[in-house]
Amino acid sequence: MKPASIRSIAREAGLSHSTVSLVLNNRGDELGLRSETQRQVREIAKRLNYVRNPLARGLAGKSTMTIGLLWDLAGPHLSEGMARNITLRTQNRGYTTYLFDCMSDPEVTRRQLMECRMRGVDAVVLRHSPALVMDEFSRQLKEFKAAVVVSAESLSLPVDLIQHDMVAGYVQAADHLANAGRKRPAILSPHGNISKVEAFLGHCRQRGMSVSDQSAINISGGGDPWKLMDQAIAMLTNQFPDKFPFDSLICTNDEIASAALVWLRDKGLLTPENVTVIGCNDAPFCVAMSPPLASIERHDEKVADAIEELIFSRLDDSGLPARRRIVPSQFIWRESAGRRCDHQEN
Amino acid sequence: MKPASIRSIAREAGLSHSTVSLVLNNRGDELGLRSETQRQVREIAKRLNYVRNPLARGLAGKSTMTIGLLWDLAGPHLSEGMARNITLRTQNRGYTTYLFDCMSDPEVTRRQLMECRMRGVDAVVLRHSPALVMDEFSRQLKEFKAAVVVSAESLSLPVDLIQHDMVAGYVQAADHLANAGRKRPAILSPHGNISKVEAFLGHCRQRGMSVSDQSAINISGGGDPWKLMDQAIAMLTNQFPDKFPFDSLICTNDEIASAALVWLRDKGLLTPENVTVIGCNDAPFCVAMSPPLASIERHDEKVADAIEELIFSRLDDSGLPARRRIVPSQFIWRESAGRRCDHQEN
DNA sequence: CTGAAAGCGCTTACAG
DNA sequence: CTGAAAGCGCTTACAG
Repeated sequence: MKPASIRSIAREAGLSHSTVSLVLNNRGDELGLRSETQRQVREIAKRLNYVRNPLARGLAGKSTMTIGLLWDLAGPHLSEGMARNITLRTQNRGYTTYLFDCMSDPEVTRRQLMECRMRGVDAVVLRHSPALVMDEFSRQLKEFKAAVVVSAESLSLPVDLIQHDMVAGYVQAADHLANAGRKRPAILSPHGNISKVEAFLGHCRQRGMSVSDQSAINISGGGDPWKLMDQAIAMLTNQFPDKFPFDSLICTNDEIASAALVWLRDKGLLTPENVTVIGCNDAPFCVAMSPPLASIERHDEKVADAIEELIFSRLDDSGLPARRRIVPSQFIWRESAGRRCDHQEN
Repeated sequence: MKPASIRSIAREAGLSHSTVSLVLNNRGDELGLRSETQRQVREIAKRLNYVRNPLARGLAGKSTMTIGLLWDLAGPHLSEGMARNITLRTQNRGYTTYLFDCMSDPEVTRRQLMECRMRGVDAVVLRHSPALVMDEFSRQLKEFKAAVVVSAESLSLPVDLIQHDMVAGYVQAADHLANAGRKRPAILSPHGNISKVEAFLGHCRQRGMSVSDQSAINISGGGDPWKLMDQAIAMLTNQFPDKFPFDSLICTNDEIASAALVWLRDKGLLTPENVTVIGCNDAPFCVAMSPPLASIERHDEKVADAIEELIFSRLDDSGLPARRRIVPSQFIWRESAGRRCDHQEN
């Protein structure tokens, strides 16, 4: 059976379909339509289970009530929860979400933004990654009523921006290690995490620790945690066949850190006594490692909150200036990080 | 700037817009349009970066090139990877994905299916959960050109169905435990996993193990792994203040299992010597636990493959009968499960 | 071989 | 206060 249309309501009510449309868009009072007429229209609409056709509405130039989410779903930033966090928030407001895996590919991203445009999407959320030259995209983004870019770095763009500052937690971790008297830090990360690596090692150096070229241990491979763990082990084994010259190791995700924990143990090194280990993302399993794995909490829900706020405030008021929100990550101490210093709190 | 339309192409080519539409829908040859005309239309379309408006196309009754994905994104079935697995597969075929969090709520699900209908979605994928009475939905599902239901149980429905058989792995696990000489199994799970609990304990009993009412340990709480871990610990502590009367414990996810591992250790019990532990979902961190955590692999990519196959084959040929695919889970042996028996292979 | 016309369901000036 | 008309971009009989 065909869904009810504005015409079927009009027929039932003995009105023209334009009157029905006006009422259903809450413009009845503004145009001074009799309140009895309005009540009746709404009642019939409800009785007929009327839902307006978003395709037709969009074609007529009005909102399609949709949000486009462009994210590198396999990315190193554990996008997992994000799709849910955002979908839930937007669907609570009556919007529907398009999910795109932009794969950090500029060409794919461009095409998907065009797709969003053609589909009359009200707002887009775009996860930035270094591969995307944003200047080029900001023009495209401005075609939407609202657009939010989520980035790890501090970009300067004429659109609403959320800086998901992962570096913050690494700096806190470096501070902790300095306070705990560690001297020789290393960081184990997949290629392409330059900003974290530099921030961490830079801060370690600043705090008087001994940092060398060797301190940055790179592993290759994409977002697949299984592969990353294998390659982390392989890299460590290959690079440090005899002595492991560091007293602290931080890893850019918890899986890699857990693999490192095993590797160190097999090598006869104690954590945290000989080498402290810190992960990143604060996955639930951290507390169950032996020893419990210190980590860096991303605060993804805060990012989702900020996305929601930025998008819907702008859909409400298109005159707002470009805004910026910062969501810092946070070091979470656990035993694997070594002695806890008194002035630390989480 | 406005995107190119079929009219702008027609103007450029000196044709009527209907001719352009025909060519662009590859009906040129069928209608015997001059090939030179066709070539020219396509060339202009490309030059103008023409992308057809899916809203208009949908309104005119043709495919909108969209797929609706309804899933309980917080659900106990670790939906995380699924959204990506499916999005990637559909977008490779030129389709765009709507993501809905149906929250296992019948009312929400019903509304979202209606939403899909209004949006002219070509196909829907619906994750079944016990709260959804499917008979009621199968009518709604038949309104779509293609619909796939993914369920843990074996449903009988007149639509394409994927049975993601999680029980299979539990049965294999029970077999393993029997072969390893274990006598007193327990299963730790959130409420609502009755089918797994019954299948596991039933099979244990069949294999001669000693199963009592106590063997099923229930914990409350939703899909949040943090809370589940806390509650698992609380429940174990509360229920077994003195002696833990089992020699094997299987858990319905790896996080719970990792918490149990810690609880047992704190209690002075050795894994696997005193109590074997088995998780579920085969998360990457399993290999890094001490001892390495046996688990049950879900084979989510196989589910995604089956979804892709079922949907697109039906969009190609609507005459196909209702089909059924089974994707069984699989027990993955690791040390926490105790002695490995010779005839086992993974 | 090609174009004029109607229609998909909705919105919004505009005319009464 | 309310209706007839045009338009959003596309598709498809139908008439030449």
